[in-house]
Amino acid sequence: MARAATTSDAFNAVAEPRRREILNYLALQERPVGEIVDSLRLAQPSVSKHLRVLLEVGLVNVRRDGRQMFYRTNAEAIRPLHEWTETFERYWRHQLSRVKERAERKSHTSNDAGTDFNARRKHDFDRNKN
Amino acid sequence: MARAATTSDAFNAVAEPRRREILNYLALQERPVGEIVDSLRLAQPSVSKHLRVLLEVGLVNVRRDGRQMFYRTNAEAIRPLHEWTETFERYWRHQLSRVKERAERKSHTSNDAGTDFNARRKHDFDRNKN
DNA sequence: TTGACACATTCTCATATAGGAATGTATTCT
DNA sequence: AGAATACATTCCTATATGAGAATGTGTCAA
Repeated sequence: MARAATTSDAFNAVAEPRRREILNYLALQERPVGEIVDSLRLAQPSVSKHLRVLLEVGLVNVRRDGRQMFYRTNAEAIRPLHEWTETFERYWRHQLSRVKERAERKSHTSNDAGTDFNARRKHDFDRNKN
Repeated sequence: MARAATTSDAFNAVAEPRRREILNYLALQERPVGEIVDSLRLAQPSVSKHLRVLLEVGLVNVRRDGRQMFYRTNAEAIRPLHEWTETFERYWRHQLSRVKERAERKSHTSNDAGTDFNARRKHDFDRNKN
């Protein structure tokens, strides 16, 4: 199987940086496509395609007025993402204090090489990311 | 250009449903790969590959103990997502009341067909999603 | 040293982009 | 009607999956 469609849900739709920019831009007030193109400096077909994706997953609404299409962010559709991330809030609050503790211990004790696997992996990634 | 790599940032990494499940599972406590495989009913290579992606973007940490690799969610890396979605919280609070108002007006006035573009688009999507 | 165990990586393949260019379509204006 | 305007869609292509199968690698036990 390949990667899930960008239109499969809000998580996939929002993975694209430009779509997030568009959502930010359309949160305050509705805007015609042309203004999005000008403000975000994107090609018109590109914007139309991104809007199509956002529309399919319900992240934006449209309204036609003459030749213009006014799009607007439907914040409600972002709630699921917010709620999913929210379940981790209590964890990073806990981890924060733990990280601080570890940092203090490190500055007082000798290094304990062998247990810290992350540093090594992190390095390998950077090596592959030329 | 193709879609951005899943390893490009937390947004892309989290777009995959199984990876979200894994993060949920590893939030409470660290677990060896084998337990993830058993609990989430996924193939072992699949889990290893997902963990690799999560590790690259810093969403999990690893620790080796003998032959086992203990993974754990690094909640801190989810914060950016939380903060991005958070900026929309005030909007859905406002929209909530507005939607209610509209619903009430609709039940009192005659239908204003022509302005509601969303319904039509929504229908077209469903037609294409067979 | 050999075998078993726990994971990680590689290979193949079907599929889905995202951008750029070109073209299609709906609406308004003259 | 014909032209212009504002968007949407299609075509093309390079690229990146995610799943399944097979294989590689590091560690411990006998």
